[in-house]
Amino acid sequence: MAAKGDKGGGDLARGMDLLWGTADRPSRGPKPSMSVERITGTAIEIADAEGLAAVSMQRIAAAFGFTTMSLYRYVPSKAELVALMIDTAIGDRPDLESVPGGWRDRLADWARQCLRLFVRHRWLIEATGGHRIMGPNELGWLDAALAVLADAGFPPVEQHDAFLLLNGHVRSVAQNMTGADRLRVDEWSAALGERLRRHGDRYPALVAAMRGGGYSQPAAEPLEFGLRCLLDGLEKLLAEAPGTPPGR
Amino acid sequence: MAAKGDKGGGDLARGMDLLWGTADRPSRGPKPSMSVERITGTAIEIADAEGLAAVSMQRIAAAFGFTTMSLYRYVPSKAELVALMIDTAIGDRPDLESVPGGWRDRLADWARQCLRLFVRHRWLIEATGGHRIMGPNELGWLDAALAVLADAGFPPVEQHDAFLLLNGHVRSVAQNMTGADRLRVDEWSAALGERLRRHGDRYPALVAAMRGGGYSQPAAEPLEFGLRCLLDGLEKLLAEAPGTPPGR
DNA sequence: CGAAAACTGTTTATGCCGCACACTGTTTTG
DNA sequence: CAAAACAGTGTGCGGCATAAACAGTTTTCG
Repeated sequence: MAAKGDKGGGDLARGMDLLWGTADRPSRGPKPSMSVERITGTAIEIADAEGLAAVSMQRIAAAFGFTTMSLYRYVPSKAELVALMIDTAIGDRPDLESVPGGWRDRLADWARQCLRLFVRHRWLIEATGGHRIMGPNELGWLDAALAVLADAGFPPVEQHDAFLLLNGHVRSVAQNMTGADRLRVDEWSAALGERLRRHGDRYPALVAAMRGGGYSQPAAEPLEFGLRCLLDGLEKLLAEAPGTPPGR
Repeated sequence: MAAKGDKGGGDLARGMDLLWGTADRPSRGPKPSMSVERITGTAIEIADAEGLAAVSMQRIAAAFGFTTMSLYRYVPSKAELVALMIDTAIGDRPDLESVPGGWRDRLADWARQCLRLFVRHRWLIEATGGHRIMGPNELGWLDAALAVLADAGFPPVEQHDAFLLLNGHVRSVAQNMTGADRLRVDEWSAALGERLRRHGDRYPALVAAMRGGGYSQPAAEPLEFGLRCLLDGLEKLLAEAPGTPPGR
């Protein structure tokens, strides 16, 4: 009943079963040559190497030596496959309990590990745009961060807001980093400089910042800078809160 | 020489000319029935109403009663058209000088206006993912924020970092907001609750936060919350800086 | 034991998409 | 008045996700 019982959900439920591993394997027909895991893994490899746009059903099937349509015996649609790719690439939740220091250090560690993920799988930012239904691993990362925030003494609503803030910052940094090497940095700043030379009077602050060296290096440590600001802000919020003592 | 002289840039240069209005209109042939502006405007209308995915060359041309290929007389590629859509939708830079208060209020105003933009044109977040070559209006918004930051006393490198931080937060909030109505909120939390009921033991902090009401409302004021944290952090940074006096 | 059911992988086809290319017809310039 | 430059069209290519019908294989049940 768990696997097939509630058919009302339709494709939503089927995809969920894949994500959560709730599937009873059939016993009737021939043995499958592939598997959801292997398909997902191959898709991730393609995306890592050539970007998300290179991941097509044909491309994946060709890597196995099968036809395009054979994949649909394992995965209901490409959207579901991408969801599987996401949750697989995200992997197990980070272990923050063993991080030395206070809640700031743990959150910083969460952010750094998250960023590493986005760098290893550059397509993740693109794939996780928008409000999706989260997979088990994604929920794990959320839970890990919420646990730290709760422990620090933030009330539930602020836990939510703070997570969104932290996650947003990491995503933002990742987006800039990964975008920066798809378009060469020097090419980018060359194009910018060219236009500024012609229209510099329209952008005085930008010109001044460039002259001051603000854009010579590709943003020193954007993650750490924002992290510091952000954690400082959260700490101040905590200090000004009425009467919630630090959790433990 | 300005318009066509440097042909080395290829498609990059041609698209730039469109963005910056550097184009000498031809005089030889028949009068064009459409214009880049009208095409861009129609494309934006479609995107506003039906999302970025609904914007296809066929769809746009059909809105004019012309064939698909006719559009390529005005725009070199769809990518360029999207770039035009972006810069047109962004529009003129915000006027922050008339905002009463200090640099915090001005930056907050920048963020709110930026968010309004992302809400009005939901496709903007999707379209502006990645590190692109910025158009004139986009540069204008950047310049406006940098001016405030410079005036507040931040050195160039930190202006850059702070802008990235602020922009990232707005984008993050926008992404969550706009994603939230494409997938109905109640449907989303229903799916989440269903899984938590089954696997709640794996996500103790999430369950606790939900019980505490952290997810009953769809994140009270995510922009303002993060804005406050972020500005507090920046202010602290400024206060701890060695010897830079506040600009004005 | 044999038929039916369940399952795997293939073939074929549909309707999108961006876009290259060759074509016709129009307007201006020399 | 011819040549050049341009506007819009029609055709076609390669790629995409995926629906539907199909053949072959393995298990289950009467």
